[in-house]
Amino acid sequence: YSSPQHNKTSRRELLLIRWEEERSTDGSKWRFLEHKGPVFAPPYEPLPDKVKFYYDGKLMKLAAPAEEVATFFAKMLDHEYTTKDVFRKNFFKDWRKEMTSEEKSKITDLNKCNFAGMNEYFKAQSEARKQMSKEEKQDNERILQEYGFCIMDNHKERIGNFRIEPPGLFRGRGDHPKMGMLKRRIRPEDIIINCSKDSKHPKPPPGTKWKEVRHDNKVTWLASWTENIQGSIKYIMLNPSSRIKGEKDWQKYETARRLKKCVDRIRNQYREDWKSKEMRIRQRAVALYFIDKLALRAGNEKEEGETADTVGCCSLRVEHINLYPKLDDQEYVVEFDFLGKDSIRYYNRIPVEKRVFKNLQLFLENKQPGDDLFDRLNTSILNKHLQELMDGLTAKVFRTYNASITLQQQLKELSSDDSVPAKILSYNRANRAVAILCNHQRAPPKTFEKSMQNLQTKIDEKQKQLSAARKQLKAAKAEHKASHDDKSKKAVEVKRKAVQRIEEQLMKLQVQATDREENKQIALGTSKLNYLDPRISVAWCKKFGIPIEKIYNKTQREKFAWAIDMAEKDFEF
DNA sequence: TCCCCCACTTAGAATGGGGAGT
DNA sequence: ACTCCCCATTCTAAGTGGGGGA
Repeated sequence: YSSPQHNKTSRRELLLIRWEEERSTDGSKWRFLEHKGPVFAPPYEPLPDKVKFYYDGKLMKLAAPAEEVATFFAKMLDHEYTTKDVFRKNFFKDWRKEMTSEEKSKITDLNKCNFAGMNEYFKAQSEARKQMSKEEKQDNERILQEYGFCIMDNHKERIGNFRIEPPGLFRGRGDHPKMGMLKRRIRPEDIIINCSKDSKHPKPPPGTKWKEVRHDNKVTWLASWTENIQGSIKYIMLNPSSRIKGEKDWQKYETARRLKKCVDRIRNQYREDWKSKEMRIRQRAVALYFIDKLALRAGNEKEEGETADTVGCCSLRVEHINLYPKLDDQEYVVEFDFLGKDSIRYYNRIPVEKRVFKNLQLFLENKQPGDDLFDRLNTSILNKHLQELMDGLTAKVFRTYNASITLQQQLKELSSDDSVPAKILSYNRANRAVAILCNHQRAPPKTFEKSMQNLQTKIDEKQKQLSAARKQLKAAKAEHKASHDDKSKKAVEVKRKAVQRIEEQLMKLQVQATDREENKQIALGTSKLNYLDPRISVAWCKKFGIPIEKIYNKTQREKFAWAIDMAEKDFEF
C-alpha cells in the first residue's frame, strides 16, 4: 500500500485483464500447484482410569474403539441434540458397531448409560487447556505456517481448511434423519491428493499411503475424501483471499451486473409468459417471478429420507403456500410458509398481481398438500431457459443481483451530511434490508436476553443521571436568576453542557439497543460475504471518506482486496 | 430425459481470543 | 489481574448447477 494510488489501480487493472485472459482459454485453473497435504486429527487417547462410565449403575471399562465413540456423545451431553430420539437412535446403532461382542451383549439400552463422568472430565480438560493456551497457540501457529499455505502459480496462497475433519457425531440441521450417526475417522488411505506433476508431492504420514495422487489442473482443490454419512466428497480448497477465489467472486458480480442491463426485458418476458397457453411456461414464469421478487433459491430436488425436508422455489409443494383473495385491506395475497436451506423457516405474505394469483389457483387444482406446486418445472428446465435469456444466467444470479442493487439503492438514499457513526448505522440498516430480503436468520444468541438487560440497565442509569443533571441545571438557573453574577452564569453553562453530553450518551445507548434488537434474529454476515458486490461498499466509503475498516474487518478486507483496489468513488453496480 | 457424480458457493453454529470494564 | 462479553474465526453442512453416461 505504499505505492501511489494510480500505480496501485493500474496494477490491479492489469491483473484483472490478466485474470480475464487466462480464464478464456482451456478451462485449466492453474499451471503449478505445490502443498504439504492435509493435517490429520490427532489419534484417539484412551481415557485415564479415574474417568468412570456406568452402565445400569455398574462401573464398566470400555475398550478403546467403543470408548472413543462414547466420548463423542459424552462431550455433547449439554446439547439439545442428545435429547432427540433420532439422534439417540442413530448414535446407539453406530456405537454398537464399535463394541466388542461382550460390550455389545451388555450394553443394550442407551438410557442406562451414564456418561456424566466423561462429560465432567472433558469440561475440566477444556478448562485446563485455557490455562496453558500459550503453548498451544504457538503449536497452532507452527502448523499453520507449515501446512496452511500452498504455492499456486508463483504465489504463496492461504489454504482455507487444511485440517481434516475429526471423527465425531454427525450434526445435521433441522429434522435430519441421519443426525447422531458416526462420522468416521479419515485416514491417509482415504485421501486423494491433487498437485502438479513437477511439484514436491506431499508425503503421507510415516507408514501410510495416499489413496491416490493426481494432477488435475481443471479443478481447484488440493485434496479430497469421501465422507461416510451422505457419501459426498469433501475438499480442501484455498482461502477466500486467494486469486482463484477472488477471481471467481469478481466474475459472479460481473454476471449480476450483466443481468442488471437486461432485467427489464426478462421481467417483461415472464409477465408475458404468465398468459401462455402452455402450463409449463406459465409455471416457469411464475417461479421466476418469485425468484426475482422474493430472492428465493432455485430449489433442486433432494433425495427423500436422506436429508431434512427443505425446499426452494422449484420444489415448493402445495402445502407451502396459502392463497387469500382478500386479506385485511389487500387483494391477491400469497402466504409462504416453508423450511429453506439449513431448515430456516421462510414466512412471508405478499400481495401479487391478479394474473399470478389466478395462475397459482390453476396450479393448485386437483392436487394434494404433498404435491409439487410446479409439477412441470425443475431447476434444470428453469436454468436452461435462463441461459437462453442471457449468457451465464442462472437462478442464483437473481439473488446476487437483487441483493446488490438493493444495497446500492439504499445507500444512494442516505443523506450525505450525517456524521460518520450515523452513516455506519445507516449502512448497517441497508445491510439488514438485504439480509431480510435473503431471509438470512440466526438463532438469537444464547446471551441475548441478558445482554439486552445489561444494556437496559445502562440506559436506566443514564436516564437517572440525566434527570439529576437536569435538576442541577434548573437549580443553577434559579441561582443565576437570583444573583445575576458571572459565576452563576458560568455554572449554568457547565450544567447545560453536562445535560447535553448525557443526552447524547443516552441517545447512543438507545440507538445501540434498537440496532441490537433489530438484529436479534438476523444474520448480516452472509449477505455481506456472498451477495453484496464489495465495490458498492468500497465506492461508498471512498465517496464519504469513511475508513474501510469501519465496514470490513481484517478477513473481509483480505477477501475483498480486489474490490478495495479496483473501485473508485463513482463505481456503479 | 433422467440420474448420478462432481466441484464449487453459501450457510448458520460453535469456538476462541482479545478488549472493555471492574 | 480477572471476568465477561462480543466479535472474528473456524467448522462443516447444505445448497447450486454443470456434465456425462445410461
